[in-house]
Amino acid sequence: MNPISEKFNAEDIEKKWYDIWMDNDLFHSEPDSREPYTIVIPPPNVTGILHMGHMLNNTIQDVLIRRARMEGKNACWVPGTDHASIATEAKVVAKLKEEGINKSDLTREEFLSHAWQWKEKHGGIILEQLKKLGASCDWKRTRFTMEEALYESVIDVFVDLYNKGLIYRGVRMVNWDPKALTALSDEEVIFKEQNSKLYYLKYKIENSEQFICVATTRPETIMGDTALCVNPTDERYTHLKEKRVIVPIVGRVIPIIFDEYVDKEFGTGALKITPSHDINDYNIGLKHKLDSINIFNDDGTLNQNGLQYEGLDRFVCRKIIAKDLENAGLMVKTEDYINKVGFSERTLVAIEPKLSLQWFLNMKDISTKALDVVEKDIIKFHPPKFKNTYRHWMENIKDWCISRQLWWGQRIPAYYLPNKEVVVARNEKEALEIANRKFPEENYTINDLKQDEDVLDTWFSSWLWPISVFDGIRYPNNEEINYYYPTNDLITAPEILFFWVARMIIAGEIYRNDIPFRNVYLTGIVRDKQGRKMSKQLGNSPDPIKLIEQYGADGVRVGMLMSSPAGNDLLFDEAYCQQGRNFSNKIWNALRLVKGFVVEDIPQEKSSDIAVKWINTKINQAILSIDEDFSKYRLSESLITTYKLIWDDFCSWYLEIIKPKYQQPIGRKTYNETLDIFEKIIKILHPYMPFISEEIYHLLKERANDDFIMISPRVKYREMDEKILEDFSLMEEIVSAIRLFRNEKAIPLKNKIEVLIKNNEVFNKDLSDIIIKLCNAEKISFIDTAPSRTIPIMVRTLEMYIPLNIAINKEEEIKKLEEDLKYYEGFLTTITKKLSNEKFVSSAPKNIVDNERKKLSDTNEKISSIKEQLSILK
RNA sequence: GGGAGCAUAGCUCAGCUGGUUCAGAGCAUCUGCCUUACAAGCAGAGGGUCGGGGGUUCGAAUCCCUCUGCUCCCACCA
Repeated sequence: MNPISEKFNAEDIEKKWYDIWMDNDLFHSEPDSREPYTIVIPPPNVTGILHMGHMLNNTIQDVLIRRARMEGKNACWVPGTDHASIATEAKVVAKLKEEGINKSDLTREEFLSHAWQWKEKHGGIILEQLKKLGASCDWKRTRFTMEEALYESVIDVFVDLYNKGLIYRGVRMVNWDPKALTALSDEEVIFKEQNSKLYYLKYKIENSEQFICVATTRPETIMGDTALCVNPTDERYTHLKEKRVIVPIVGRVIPIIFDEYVDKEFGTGALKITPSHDINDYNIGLKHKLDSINIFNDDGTLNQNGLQYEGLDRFVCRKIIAKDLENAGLMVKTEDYINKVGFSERTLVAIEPKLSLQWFLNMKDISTKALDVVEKDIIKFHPPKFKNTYRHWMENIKDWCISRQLWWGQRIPAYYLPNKEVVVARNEKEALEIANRKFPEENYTINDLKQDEDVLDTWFSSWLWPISVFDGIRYPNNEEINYYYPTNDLITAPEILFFWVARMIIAGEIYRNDIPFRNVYLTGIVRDKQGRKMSKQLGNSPDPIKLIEQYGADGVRVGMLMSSPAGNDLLFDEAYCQQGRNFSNKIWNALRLVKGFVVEDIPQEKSSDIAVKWINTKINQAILSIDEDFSKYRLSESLITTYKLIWDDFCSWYLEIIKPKYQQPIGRKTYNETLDIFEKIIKILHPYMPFISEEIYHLLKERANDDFIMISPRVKYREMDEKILEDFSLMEEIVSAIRLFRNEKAIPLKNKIEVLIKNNEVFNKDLSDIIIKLCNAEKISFIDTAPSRTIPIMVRTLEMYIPLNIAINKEEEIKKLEEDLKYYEGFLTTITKKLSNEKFVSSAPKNIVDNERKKLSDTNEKISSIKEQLSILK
């Protein structure tokens, strides 16, 4: 009776072991004397649900952390979530809307209480999903970027940077949604191609009867014009230096300025400048010190600067003003024109660029070292190509706009006094103290302070994550931060290299004077089979939880890893998961075979003995290759090595050799060795497939319930001496001989045949079992001289012969040999040619030439052997 | 417009500073097998002028130039 169940039930086993691991506190880490190995999770959006990108990313992190744990390091994977102000606020607003509540009807406090309720309800989902994947995060350390301690850290940092003079207020063009009456981030703006018109307007030159013609898509903004701009190299306009023009309809006189920005080819080569309503115009305005006239109200209607058009909607105004210009004879023509216009993702109205006061962080002064550590490979990028991207960005770094016109987030700790002065402090109390110190005569009270309405960009809390999860901002010298920081590996997507990775490096320099992590592993984007990015809109993303139910967590993990070399996009196909599941099944069946053996105290067969030595060497070699792969973060390749070790070497060769004949017992020594070998390979497997490996670990040797593979020491590579290698190559010879034997198509495998082996000191009767089993031979006869009328199989020292009388297809055999002969003769000419080339012999290194000479003699030998075989056959 | 990268078997990719571990792996395909762990399996096979062209070299998938096709990031289109 086989004690192992016929089917591998992934779901039950996964749940069982995850619970037991948790109950035994195996994921938890505390500082101790061991070397730490730390990963901080890229915190997913608190209201998000698991998608394929998370699956890939977290599988990789779990593999790394589990491997480190087995290496005996103090492995700590800190999980947590990000408050994601824009995304979460949008979700809360939408949910309130469903209930008939408008955000604008609520106070800030009321809204935040709704947001927190939402967070409590949906916040944990994604972390629960990670558990299903097998993620061995230290859940006791779960952090949230809006929790009190992290909130305070953010505020501390803001105050600190402000006091250092790095944070300032400045004017910036924001994406204004005239319907929602809020600013939007760039991510919330959808650019769409729009059929619009290009209007050619005539501006009269002051004190002249001449006009200059300007092309614009927005004639309604002429009320905001403060200059007309042409390219200084544009010969059509050089005579207009120092001249001024009259804005049509408005009648205001504005200067003509010259700037390289203007494209001579576009329109008429003349551009009207409206600094209040276009970012480029704004920049030109700054450069040339132009006035700025705002002509819009917040809702997109024209204000008093819109003159007679005041109160009209911007698009209504455009039509009317176009007509008026035409009537006044100031419109030369209109052309159809396709341009890109930004729309609000939420309200679908066209975005209005609007100037507003925002908070900025000066990045130039604090980023030099952050570039340096990457350039010098103190922080390594995998794959390294992202260094270029990083360098380019760092060298052109711009100040960071850190304020957002939202409520869900860390509120900017800036307080405005009645006299318009601003005070930045950690809280109202401190702000008041500062205010009264600065203006002692005023005697301000709390009520005189008006806190800034805006919150900070979500990245302004994320950039502190590797420090703040260990409370290293508030307590820079605490035991935890000193122990766990810098972390080891960061696994994230290249899209957020600048938003997040670069800024963490900068924050690390400022607040720890150290790098935040040593390696950055950049994963690819998970795409569907057609290469499209997976997205909710397309509905092309499979539900990861359903995949886990279908293929098992181990299967899905294998599926993700198999096809995701670092930095390459992964075209996701469920077939990968299926491959993973099949692999689970294969391993499970290997266990069933082994546990089904009848064990008796009989002497070990020589064939088993050599197989044990062989597989141990194979394992050792695999470890070497896997270690190498890990050092280069080539997880995918390391898994394939493991896969081949288990499926091919262990199952197809080793188990087939040691497997006793039907209903025969196995020797105790071989059995025990097999258990040890099995245990070794599942230890290698554990980081990739934690559940099945833990289950087998316990079933193999009836391990106690407090003995776990996940905290067992990893199998290490051992140097191999000559004796080991000798045994190994002997077995390798047998393997090649068997392969060659099986290649002989003429012999149907079903027919039992006799195999002849030439006796020598190595190949004796002890090894005949292997050949009998794996060649499905009837019997083996040892002979002293090579017989005629046989098909020889020669592998170095092993000479094996298949009697010709059972070779059914003689013609095919001859044909094959003749093809071989042709190939080798061709090969021979190539080598001969090469060796007779004097330049080759004189300039190529000696070992290469020697090798060619060796090839020459080997090939000659091969050819004569084939010829001999042919003559026998014929 | 600025920057980065890719092109090798039907698919996804390895192939380091040029030379037998140089044309490889996994999957897929095809051919035999229900062989007593596993048909989610076993055994075997086929398949590529390494995107096109040119150059350097005794020798190029590998280095250089060029063309073509694709991808990503940033900025922007009056």
